[in-house]
Amino acid sequence: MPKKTHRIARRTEALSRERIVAAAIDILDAGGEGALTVRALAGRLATGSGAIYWHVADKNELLAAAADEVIARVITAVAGSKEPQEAIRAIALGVFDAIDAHPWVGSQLFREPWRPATLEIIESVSGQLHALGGPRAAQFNSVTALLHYILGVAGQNAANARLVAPGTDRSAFLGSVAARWTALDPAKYPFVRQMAAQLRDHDDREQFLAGVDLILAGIAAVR
Amino acid sequence: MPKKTHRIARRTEALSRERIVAAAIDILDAGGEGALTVRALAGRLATGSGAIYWHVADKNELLAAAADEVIARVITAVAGSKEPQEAIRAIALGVFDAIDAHPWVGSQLFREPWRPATLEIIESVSGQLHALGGPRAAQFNSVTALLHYILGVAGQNAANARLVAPGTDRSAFLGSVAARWTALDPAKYPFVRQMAAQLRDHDDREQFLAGVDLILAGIAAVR
DNA sequence: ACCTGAACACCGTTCAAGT
DNA sequence: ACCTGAACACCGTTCAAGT
Repeated sequence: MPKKTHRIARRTEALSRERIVAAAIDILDAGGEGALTVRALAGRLATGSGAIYWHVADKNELLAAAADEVIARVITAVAGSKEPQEAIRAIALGVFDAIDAHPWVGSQLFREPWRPATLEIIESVSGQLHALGGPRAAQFNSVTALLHYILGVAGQNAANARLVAPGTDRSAFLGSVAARWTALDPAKYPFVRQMAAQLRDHDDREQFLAGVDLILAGIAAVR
Repeated sequence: MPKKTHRIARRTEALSRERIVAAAIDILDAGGEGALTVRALAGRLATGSGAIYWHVADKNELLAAAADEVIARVITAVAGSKEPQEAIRAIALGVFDAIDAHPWVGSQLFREPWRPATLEIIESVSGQLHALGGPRAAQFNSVTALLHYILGVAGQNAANARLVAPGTDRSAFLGSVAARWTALDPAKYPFVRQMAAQLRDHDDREQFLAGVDLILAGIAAVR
């Protein structure tokens, strides 16, 4: 039986960084950040916990690599030749949708600004802003403003996803937050109370794009 | 000795939610999020770990209460009668500075959008936007855009604070990130590379305000 | 070179028992 | 009513031992 080891290697494929990251993404998507434990990962890969550490430095690096992977897919997907403003909207929306689908990416984006995930976003946005023209200092301001806005929405979405019970739908969640807002002391929170209805009825994607457009309008105004 | 229990009660003051939250803020400020463990907190308060849970539901609630406290102080501090635009800048800068001083607040702000911390910010900003006038739908867009931008910067600052070794200063950190950016592949990241110098030399507060102004310009433009 | 899995040093939280 | 602290059920990470 000279092919025996060969067969075994085929059945339980050799561990690799790629397989580990892919399994991590699956676990994160299925159960959120809390579900990704080294033991769960090792179990799904049918190996020992220690084996993970041969391919990956620690859990932090694993989380970062998983987020990099998801964002890289987005950026390549939206790459295309459009008008700068439209391209920026597409990039922003791509990131938004990716975080909507994988909320754990939202919390990851904040760590280590030199990671590919953030870098890809900065690079593609600033490429478009460059095409738009204007002085270099203004461009730096514009990229960081857009990036921070996107990150802010990303983080908020990730946090919301952590809060809503897996079964409940988005509008039920918004409805309950709106109800809380309505129940606030009118003397202390008059404006928040007034906004409750809009909170309840708004569409997240539209709202996100409205913010992008607001910033783009600002960029156009100061240019 | 009828006053004995009295004396003891005076020396080791009775536990209370306020004392616990105050001690938590101290620990968080001194050692960051990682330093706040229930055991550390109990130790500092000279009590058992279980005692904490008599006054506070769990660690999450404790973190949230600590953040609420810090933000509430900011909002009351910047309250004053100024021009709306200037007031918004003051509120934003107040939040920015608070998170600069207490980075752990940055990560907390994302959780639970009905918590006082976020509510205070929304209320005060939207009060000023109301004074600025314009249609109600546009005002909702404006508040959320500003809030998400502020949250984005907050989260990024908190993440950076977690990364820099407690001793290193800000400019050394920026220098090292800028060096990484410069070392990137020019074919893959031409624009990021170009921005490295600006990243190195920028001032965080100015940069933050430039973003606020960009959004305010956008708000003025679409009104 | 790569993998195993027990062991280590932690966590947050609970709860019988005390005062 | 409030506090104690041991105990429980977890973590991430390490490392001697195997192949």
